[in-house]
Amino acid sequence: MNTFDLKTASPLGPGFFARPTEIVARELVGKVLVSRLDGALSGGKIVETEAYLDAHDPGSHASTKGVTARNRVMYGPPGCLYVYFTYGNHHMLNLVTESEGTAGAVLIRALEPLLGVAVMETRRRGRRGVEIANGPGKVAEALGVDLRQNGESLGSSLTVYDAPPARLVARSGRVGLSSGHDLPLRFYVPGSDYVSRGRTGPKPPRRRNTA
DNA sequence: GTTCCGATTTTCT
DNA sequence: GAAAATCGGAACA
Repeated sequence: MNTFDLKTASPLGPGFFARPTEIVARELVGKVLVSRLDGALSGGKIVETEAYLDAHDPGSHASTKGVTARNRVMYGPPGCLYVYFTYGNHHMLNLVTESEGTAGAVLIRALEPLLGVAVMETRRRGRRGVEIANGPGKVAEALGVDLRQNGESLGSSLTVYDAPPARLVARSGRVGLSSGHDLPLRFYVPGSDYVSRGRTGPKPPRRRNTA
């Protein structure tokens, strides 16, 4: 099943990403994301994504009126990396969609490790198997991605290679948002052991005590 | 097995 | 000053 061969695979270009975010998010499931950071090859098959849209999407960083220093990259050219830091601990890796001037990005939420597994285990401080990349913060850490990659184009540090589309792609509400979580913009391979959550059922969103 | 809570920094108000 | 597209460890059942 895992017969991905880097030598015969072709990279996805800007044309793939210059389309509606929702379409790109769905079609990215099954593609192979490869990192060449730290002089090592690592990566895996994308098994879970989420779409983040423009100002109309309350869960998107572009929902705030206008361009800010943080969401600027979401408005930029398609096929670029949008990386940001949150919760004091975690990097999030997104791929920019839509034509330049329109906000949009796809969050990479989970990978099935295929290449450079040992490298990723080291970056993940010894975690192995499904624990390498079954969550967005884990994906970025496993691939060695940090804020330095924000705004870069695909094709140097990170590349997405074409691969046969997943036979089945399920969709559900997005995870971890304080607003906009009802929109069915999360895409994943149903039944895969490598997707985040779903193993123990959905946890109800908890709100931080502000009182 | 499940549920709760703290970490820690970037960005925006 | 507060919240954030989360994770992992501790506590409890």
